[in-house]
Amino acid sequence: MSTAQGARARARTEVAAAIKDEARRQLAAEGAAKLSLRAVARELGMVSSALYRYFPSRDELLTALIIDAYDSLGEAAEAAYAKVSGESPARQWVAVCEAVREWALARPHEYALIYGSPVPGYTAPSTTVPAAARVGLLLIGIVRDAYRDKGVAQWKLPAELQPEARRMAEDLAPDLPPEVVVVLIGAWAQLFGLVNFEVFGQFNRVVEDRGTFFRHAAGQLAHHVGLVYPQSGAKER
Amino acid sequence: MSTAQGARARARTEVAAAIKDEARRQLAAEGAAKLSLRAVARELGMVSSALYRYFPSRDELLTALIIDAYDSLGEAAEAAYAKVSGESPARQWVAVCEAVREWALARPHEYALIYGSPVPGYTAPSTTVPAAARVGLLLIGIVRDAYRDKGVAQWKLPAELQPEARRMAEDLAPDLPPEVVVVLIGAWAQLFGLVNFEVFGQFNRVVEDRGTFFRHAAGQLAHHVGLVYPQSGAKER
DNA sequence: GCACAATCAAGAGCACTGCTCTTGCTTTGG
DNA sequence: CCAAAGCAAGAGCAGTGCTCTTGATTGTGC
Repeated sequence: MSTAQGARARARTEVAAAIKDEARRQLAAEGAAKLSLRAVARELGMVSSALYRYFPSRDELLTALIIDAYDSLGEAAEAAYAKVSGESPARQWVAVCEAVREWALARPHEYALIYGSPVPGYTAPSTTVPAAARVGLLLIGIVRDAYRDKGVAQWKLPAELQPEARRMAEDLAPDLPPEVVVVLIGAWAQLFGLVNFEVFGQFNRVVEDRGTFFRHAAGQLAHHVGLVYPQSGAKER
Repeated sequence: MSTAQGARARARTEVAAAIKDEARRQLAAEGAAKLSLRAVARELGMVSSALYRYFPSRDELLTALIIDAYDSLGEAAEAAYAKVSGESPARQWVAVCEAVREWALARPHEYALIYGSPVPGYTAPSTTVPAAARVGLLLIGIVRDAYRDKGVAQWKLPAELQPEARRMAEDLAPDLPPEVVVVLIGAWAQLFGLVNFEVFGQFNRVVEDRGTFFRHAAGQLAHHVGLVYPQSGAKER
């Protein structure tokens, strides 16, 4: 049968998917630290040693979950972008930021897996790099379109930063001026600073209406990278 | 003897300190996840059960380390502030930011303990709150002084954010205008976004000269909260 | 000064973890 | 059709957090 081997392979990927699903369930329920291979196997009605045929170690399972999480976040961000692709760049930017925030708030433990502190002992394998870049590339794309369209506001860079800025621009977006790329990378990191503080509870007893606060902060970031933000307003005094 | 009970108490705090020191050593070496009570006890030449007389659980030990880490970071930030207290507010701001960054880079695992994802299963006990606030209060103080001195630039707030802004200002800094407090809190979170990305490796293969990049980004944050940053330059185009 | 009470270290033990190795059974491909 | 590969299961090892019990040491009120 031509499906013979296919059946094996299919069964294999199905079991692997079931393992990941159950692991994700436990991750959402108890956090990465309490994710137990034995508990996953138990819940799936198999013995723990059988599970090692699908994932060679606990860390490899976690790595698979990390990649999936990056992809899921990337998809959420891209879906949000698709919905507002006709609007102004600043609105696109804010929409993507809000999508990241909402994704993170809905799955704090999965978010912690990718943007919290790196888990157990491991160092992120290079497999995760492409998936991890998706949100960043999306933000770059928004600014690139705006820049191609009618340009963006730019900051002057101090001389000491210019070589590094040129390096970054060459690697990430050769069609954008270094001045823009620098603030873009900064805004990228700062966006996740905002999300981190909210997800990890640092805003408890500090910010109450976190939704509008975040929308405003994301708008400020858009303005900072040079996108014209409606009602952002100039500084006074 | 008057030192009799004192001797007991002193011995107790000494042993507790030794436990924390050894735990910190293992934390720095292997990370929070691999910190083991038994290994700490082993290294200290005692049996694991004896350790439970000093810390009722592993999580309590970690909590103690968290508080110490917050305090250590707070001290580092305040020391950096003290060294530049005569200079401009923007320079003070940047100095404190850089102190935070350097502290974090020197002790990534301790940093992860407080600003990474919350560890194992716990929720941060309220004991940590005062220690956690030190860096934030320091930053607020810098802006407050600048404001009292000659005022700071302010953003206009959208109407929807104004109630929340007033709330935050009332709680955190009644003597500052809500417009300033809002951007201040945002900048606070964004600062740790920058540090997080660097410490946790998100800048690998993206930013090379991270020191000057960070200094510039911190300067931009200072400018954003309204402090006049030397050579920050206005936007073009 | 002494007995009582509190404090402490130590050991044994429980339930759990990640992981390995060996034993058999089923499926697959030549 | 038969050897080879894939797979589940079980036993077992070393390690973990934590509890309970047993003795010894220490500090304090009578």
